[in-house]
Amino acid sequence: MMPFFMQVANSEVHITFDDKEGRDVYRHSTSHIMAHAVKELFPDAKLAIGPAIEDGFYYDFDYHRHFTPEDLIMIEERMREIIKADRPFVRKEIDREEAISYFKSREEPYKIQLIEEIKDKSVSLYQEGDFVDLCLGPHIPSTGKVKTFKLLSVAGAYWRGDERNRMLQRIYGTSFSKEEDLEAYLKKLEEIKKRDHRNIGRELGLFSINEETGAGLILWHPRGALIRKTIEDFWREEHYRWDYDLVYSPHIAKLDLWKKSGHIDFYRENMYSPMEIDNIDYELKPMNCPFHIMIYKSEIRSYRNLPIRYAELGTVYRYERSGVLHGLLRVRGFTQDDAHIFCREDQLPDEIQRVLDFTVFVLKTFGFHEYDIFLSTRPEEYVGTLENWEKATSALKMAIEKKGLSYRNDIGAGVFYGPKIDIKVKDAIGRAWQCSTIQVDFNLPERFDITYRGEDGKEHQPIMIHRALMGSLERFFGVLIEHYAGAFPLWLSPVQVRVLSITDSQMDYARKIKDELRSIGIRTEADLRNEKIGLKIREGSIEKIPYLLIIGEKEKKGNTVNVRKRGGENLGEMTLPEIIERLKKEIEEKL
RNA sequence: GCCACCGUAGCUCAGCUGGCAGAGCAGCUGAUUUGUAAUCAGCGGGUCGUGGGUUCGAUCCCCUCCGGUGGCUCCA
Repeated sequence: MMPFFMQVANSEVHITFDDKEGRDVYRHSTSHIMAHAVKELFPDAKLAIGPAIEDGFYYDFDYHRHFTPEDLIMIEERMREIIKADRPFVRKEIDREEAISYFKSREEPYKIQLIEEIKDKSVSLYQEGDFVDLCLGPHIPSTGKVKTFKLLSVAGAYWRGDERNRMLQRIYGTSFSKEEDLEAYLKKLEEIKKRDHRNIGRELGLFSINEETGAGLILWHPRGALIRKTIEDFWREEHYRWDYDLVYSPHIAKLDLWKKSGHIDFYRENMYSPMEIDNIDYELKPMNCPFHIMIYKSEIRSYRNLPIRYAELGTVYRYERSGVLHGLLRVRGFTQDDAHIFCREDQLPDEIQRVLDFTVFVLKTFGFHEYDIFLSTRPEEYVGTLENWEKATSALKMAIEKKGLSYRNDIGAGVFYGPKIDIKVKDAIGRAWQCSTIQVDFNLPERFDITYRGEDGKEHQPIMIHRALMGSLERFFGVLIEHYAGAFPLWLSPVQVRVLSITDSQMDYARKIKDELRSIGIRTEADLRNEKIGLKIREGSIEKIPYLLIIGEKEKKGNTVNVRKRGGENLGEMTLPEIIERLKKEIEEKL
């Protein structure tokens, strides 16, 4: 086929791979090269779109059969040829109609659809060799500039991201300006695999999901349960300290309650079918809020009582489509570390500030020091007055700014009932996970007609804040596992200390050490098996136990223990009081 | 839910075009009494995810369902 354009682009803007714009251009160009290769190998494949993404790029194709891993290898080979040819990327502005007829001749229906939605008179095309694509650009000067790339996977994706549309095939890949950067990236993917909470969870005996029990339902094994208990204890203590009242509520409630709350109208697709009890329909709860509201409504409230803060580790059940379930991170039954704050309008800014302070305190305790914060503003469909939205949004904004945190606006992403702050924590290898959320609610106080008696003797409506610090215990636990790669800090470790005997003759002494540590609440086990010390250390290390206390004849005689920390650091001989002091301090400081 | 791939022992995985199901680790038994990441030997263990179909014969081919993985959409 003849080249469509013959001219070289006018000017070049200097960009490098080091800044995001440069990287995106580079990878976007790589995606063009991939599409070119695909069209050469599979001329009937129809082009959709192919942008740069966070760590690479993709391109969507419509093709009558699916692409196989072998196809990807062939595509990579062809791409290398295109790169080697080092052909320039050429930009050309052409008339919209002309572009449509061009893509008609090329039989590219998706491109035509895209152009039809562009209102401008002309559109830009980019050409490289005989491959022409509708594209805003910019691009790298020529194909040869791509130094290294790799195609990673192929997956289904709906045209325009709408599930009513046809499903296309998306090929994912990435490219870098240096070979070693690609290798580092692939290494990071390996690291992510190694940290996968589903594997670590099984290896360390933390939790399981059983096909016979049901998808998305978590079984907490003893060690996982111990970690959960530690988290819960911490959570309850801190909530007490931060002036919350702890409450409990049932797992089911009458369907009518959910009608009144609006969940049946707005949340039905996430709720399970009702169950009938004495001719009345009941629903498994997807949220805790209506219960807390009923507690609020159980007596007359005065402005003097506010704010009222009800907190509950509330277990909820939500229907999630089968394809989205994922280990602990996306499940069908989970426990939210939920709270609802009822306050006066004038208290709103302070309350939000307090919640944010509390959130950051809790996240820091679990080793999360960096966050991506999003302020979600009013969506198109909403309840409440514009004035209230304005007040609530600025209260949220003020709280973040006062705390000196940076954030991004997520315009129109608020819930219909109010604006919110979402916090994503960054884990040890820089990945962001959505956990905390702080939401203002104008809807439920209205629907349930909750009030307080004001200073003026009149009835007023309180404002309600929903908040979760960890989000859900399941997801948070999953994130923690990946964050620590299973090597939990001492205070969270299910087994904090293991005493290892070298031979049978230290059995009694080893037992005594274990019992003494246990008696002061340090989670301790003893490995008294008739095995070599090397094996016991190996197993203790694999189980990621923070402290191994090794006991042989020398220690027994000297009334000491030999301390080996997780990771292999040898602290040598210590007396029992010495090691206890060290352990206590480390647990206390939650390091 | 949708697209693709996958499901063999507790775990990780072999099993060529259909012909009696394998390894390593783990487990159990015995020997060994051991000094900072694997002592040696022996033994047991699978309706090959489920149900159906094709076939003389199915772990292998076809269909259904269940479960998982990577994405899409959605989300704590």
